[in-house]
Amino acid sequence: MGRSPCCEKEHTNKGAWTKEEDERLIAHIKVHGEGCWRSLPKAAGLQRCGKSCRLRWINYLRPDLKRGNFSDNEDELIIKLHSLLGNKWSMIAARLPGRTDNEIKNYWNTHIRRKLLSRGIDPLTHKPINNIDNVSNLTISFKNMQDKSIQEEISPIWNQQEELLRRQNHRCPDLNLDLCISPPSQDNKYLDNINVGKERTLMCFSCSSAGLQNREECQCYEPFLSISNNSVLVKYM
DNA sequence: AAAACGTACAACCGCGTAGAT
DNA sequence: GATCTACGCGGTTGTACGTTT
Repeated sequence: MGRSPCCEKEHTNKGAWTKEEDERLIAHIKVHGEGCWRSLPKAAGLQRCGKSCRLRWINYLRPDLKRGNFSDNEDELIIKLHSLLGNKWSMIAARLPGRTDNEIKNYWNTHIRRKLLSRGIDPLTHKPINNIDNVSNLTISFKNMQDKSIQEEISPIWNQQEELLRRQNHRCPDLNLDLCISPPSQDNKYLDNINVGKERTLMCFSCSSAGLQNREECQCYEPFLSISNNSVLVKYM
């Protein structure tokens, strides 16, 4: 049995919203609040799909939207968050007050992608285009951790790795998940410190999920994850 | 002036998922 | 556990507007 349509398409308007439709939607949400998008159009006297109402409100009509050009700080923050989260636009938007996922997605595709390309950086991998074979690193330090929201992103990955390690009869350390992100480290001493004695595993996200036990089995180009006592090192191979 | 082309962004579509039944 | 429903997300499309030829 197929999925039923979210609305009666033959009775709904499509395309650009009129001023009157905007006003009706705003007035209805002011009185009744957000939510129950399916029943909202009828209640508000709109011939629109509930999804369309939701999108219009979230992306355009919400009073807390910032609008206007992105600042340089916002640009850099988006780039950093994208390097960490990928195309998780809603997660990125959650860290930019007044900006929507749709707005950031559009801005990425029209501005930032080109900006990175002009810097010689691959917008997908965040690696130098002419240096694709080099290993680059992103170190996620467990020290001086502050950003709880980043912690929420990292902890599932961490938990996944921990579960795998448990299955491999590794001892589970006491986790301090008060995470923060540090810039890519070029400090060889630091890397040596991980590589000598403290490094516990090295595998890519996808292949470790699939149950592969060592990186030699991994033929893909996913980032590798290395867990030490006080940090996680992500290596882009 | 106007046609062709490029850009920006609002809006749509389909899918995944969580919660309800 | 199976099915249904609504919501939210990310990819894609449509189109208005600006620029170039």
